[in-house]
Amino acid sequence: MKKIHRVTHTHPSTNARTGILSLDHGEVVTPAFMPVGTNGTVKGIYHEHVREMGYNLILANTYHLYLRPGVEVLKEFGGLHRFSNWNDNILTDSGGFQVFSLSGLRKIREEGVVFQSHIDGSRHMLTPEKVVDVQNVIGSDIMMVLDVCTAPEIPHREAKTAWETTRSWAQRSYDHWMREGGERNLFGIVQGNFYQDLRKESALAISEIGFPGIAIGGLSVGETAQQFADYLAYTTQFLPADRPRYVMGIGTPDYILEAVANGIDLFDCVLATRSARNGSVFTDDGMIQLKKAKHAYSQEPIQEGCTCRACTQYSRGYMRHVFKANEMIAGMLATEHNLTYLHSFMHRIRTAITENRFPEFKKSFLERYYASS
RNA sequence: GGGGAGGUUCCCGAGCGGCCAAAGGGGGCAGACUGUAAAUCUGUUGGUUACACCUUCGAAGGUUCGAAUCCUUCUCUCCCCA
Repeated sequence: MKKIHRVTHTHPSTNARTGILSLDHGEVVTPAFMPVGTNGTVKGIYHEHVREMGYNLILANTYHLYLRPGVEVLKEFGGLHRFSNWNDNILTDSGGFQVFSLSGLRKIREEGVVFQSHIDGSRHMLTPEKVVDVQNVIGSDIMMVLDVCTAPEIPHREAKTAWETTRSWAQRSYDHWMREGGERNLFGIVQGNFYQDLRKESALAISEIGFPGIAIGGLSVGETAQQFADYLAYTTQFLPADRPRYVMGIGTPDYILEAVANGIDLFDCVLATRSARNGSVFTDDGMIQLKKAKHAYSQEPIQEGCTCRACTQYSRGYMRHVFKANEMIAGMLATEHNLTYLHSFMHRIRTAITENRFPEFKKSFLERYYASS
């Protein structure tokens, strides 16, 4: 089994840890947040700015890229790195989440999932093998297996069936990946909904297959924060410590802290970029909505000390103005802010872990973060 | 001075006898967004002792069972010609 993650420090009384993830396009310090660029571009910001902030691992999406521009175009360009001129690492999600979020347009079978394209309605079949093939064409530094993500509060029977499909697909993905040469990395995904027996079984089974990294899926799909924390902690205890752990789909500071406390190394989330476009930005005092009238006369930056353009060059008042005026720059500046904020937040976390004061950092950060809400 | 158009709830603007506390925008307020069908979506926006009542459509009178809607006078705004 490939060993791609080296733990450099573990906090003595929690599971929080720092490490280095070695990938084909460079080393990634962990714990790390990954910006989401579904279509091969992080919405509202230049690749070079994402890179300048310090990010060297972003997400793209197999389902979306498969539908558009399509495998042939990607092949012609020699993969997504060259096509999009992003020369650092790329992790691609498999489309498993789209099985969940576009549930009206799909049918899951043992062999794979039949989708109806959200773009033109055309029908497509995605199988675990095909998804690996597409990701090989994309050239993903980390590929994800096709999985079945489920909503909270479904019956145990349904959750079990979904997990069993996920399990079978995971094995098929792994076998196919190896058969194709086992290039770069393929991560397995733990499912099991919100049932302990299924979560445990899933964590153990996925760990056993031999993936170079393990993801926890099926969280942050509408459950409560408590459920999230409970199931995250419960699941993680069954995962091997020597491999990178990735919690899919989280991205608020409080959720990130919870994940890090449980020894998670990677996470991604659309919230930072989507909310930014909708006018919400991260601060140490919680998220604020820039469009509100109360910011009209504020000459303060969004976040004191932040190094992004919005914070070093403009005020909250101006940011509110450009949002109200519907200027494109508004979403772009806010996107840059949120990504800058999270990058520096991750740096603060890593430092706190290294200096053995992670729990104190977490506590004091959250006190302030929740104080205003 | 002559002719014309008009004053509607925070703003713009529909309504032109009952189904109007009054369409639709904007603005305000509140909320949502977490492996992106999202630079998006939802709710709310006269007052109360609220499934009912009260006050409101420039002002005052009037017609009518009933008026933002019809009539009279007043007032203000805008446009055209002198």
